[in-house]
Amino acid sequence: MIECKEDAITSKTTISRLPKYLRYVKQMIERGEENISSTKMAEALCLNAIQVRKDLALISPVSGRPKLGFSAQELVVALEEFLGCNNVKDALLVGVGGLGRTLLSYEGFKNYGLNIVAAFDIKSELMNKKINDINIFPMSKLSDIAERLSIKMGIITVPASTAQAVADKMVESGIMAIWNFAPTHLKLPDNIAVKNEDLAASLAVLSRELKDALNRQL
Amino acid sequence: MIECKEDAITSKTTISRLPKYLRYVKQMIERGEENISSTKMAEALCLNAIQVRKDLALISPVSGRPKLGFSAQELVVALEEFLGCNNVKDALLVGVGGLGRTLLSYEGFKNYGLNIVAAFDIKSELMNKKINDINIFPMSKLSDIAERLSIKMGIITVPASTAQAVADKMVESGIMAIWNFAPTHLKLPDNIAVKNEDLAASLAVLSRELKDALNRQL
DNA sequence: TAGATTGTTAATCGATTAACAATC
DNA sequence: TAGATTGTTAATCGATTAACAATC
Repeated sequence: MIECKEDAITSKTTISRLPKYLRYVKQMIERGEENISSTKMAEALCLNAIQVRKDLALISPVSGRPKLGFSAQELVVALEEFLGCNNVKDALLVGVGGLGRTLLSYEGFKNYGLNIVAAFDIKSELMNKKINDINIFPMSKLSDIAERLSIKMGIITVPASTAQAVADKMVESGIMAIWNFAPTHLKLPDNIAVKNEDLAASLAVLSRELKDALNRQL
Repeated sequence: MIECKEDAITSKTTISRLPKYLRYVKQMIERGEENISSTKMAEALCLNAIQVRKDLALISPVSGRPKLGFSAQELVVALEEFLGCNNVKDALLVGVGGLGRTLLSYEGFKNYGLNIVAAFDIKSELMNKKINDINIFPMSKLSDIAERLSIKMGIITVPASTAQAVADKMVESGIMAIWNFAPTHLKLPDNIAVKNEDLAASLAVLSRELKDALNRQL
């Protein structure tokens, strides 16, 4: 077990870059590289090299070696440790529509320690079915299952109109972190962690950049 | 046509908040409200009221009235105008898997002016099929269709391994903005706008907050 | 009038970037 | 040695927040 500055507060911006580093380092390992230069990694990911080194220094006690860079293997271990990739986090998902199914079927989350153990919906025709080996239950079972399995993370993929009610039910059932894909702001107690996946926000930024790019062409 | 400071550079952080404002204002209109106070909107969205007023000042020439707030109707018009909601942007999508289907079926993008006009995939069994009335074509038709319809935006929902090749093909075909859902960094010319939807990054941030929240409980 | 609200100017805060010495 | 690279300290930059006057 590597001891790193895990308890220090690391900014969200730093944390959100870590999966990119992890992907890059794994790719380089596949190509047979044994060392990773922060300079090259930064260039490949369109980031600043100093920023990369600062991020790595924050999450890992391993230092890079001048001229060589960082040990790829040590970096993978440090990144996975910090991101909790090997520390399985059970989650439940509510809303088995198109997006819910996609997330249930997506295998990539396993790499980051996320394990969806149960799904919930109101549609009776979905009951007793499975998606990607995950059972679908009626909403009435949510509290029971969440409490029994001590599930701390909930994923919301219901329409905006019911998202708040679902979130409230999750919190009542002991959920402490909510990943919200519904296009609505959730009002929750301060001690609950919430991450909103706001596609409209992304689209707004991209549309504006497109507009700027087209204007520059003129 | 309202003349606002559209040509001024507005920061990404500001732009990404605008859809939240728009949703809130629309909600209030549904409830019969005619005026929107920045103070109340900020509180409802867990934002700072000064920030809200600054954002609104940037995108709209309409000023709020002391004691009353902003005209809800005028705000909707200004937000939709700035976000280009009524200015239809045609897009194509590549990768008709689970996520691709979900996006093709999602009606919410219409509110923001996004119109997916064609989908592409390599699987021959998908050809000549439609999803949500959108035709699926083979990859070989991409350039032709993109150029003929002057499509400027592309959505990538293929696996990481093929995303770069798809992106390159899009750029060759005149696409200027790419919304990338594949978990990989794309290397593209500077003049191309790219927005990466990085779920691993979101999950990393949420997992860390959950960890902190659980530690605080001890 | 009193009180809620706006909008501007200044201060703070945090993240990014630059400069540069240290190292292999 | 020369050159690439790291890591630290300082400077810059941009976004957020505070203070407060203006307004209805």
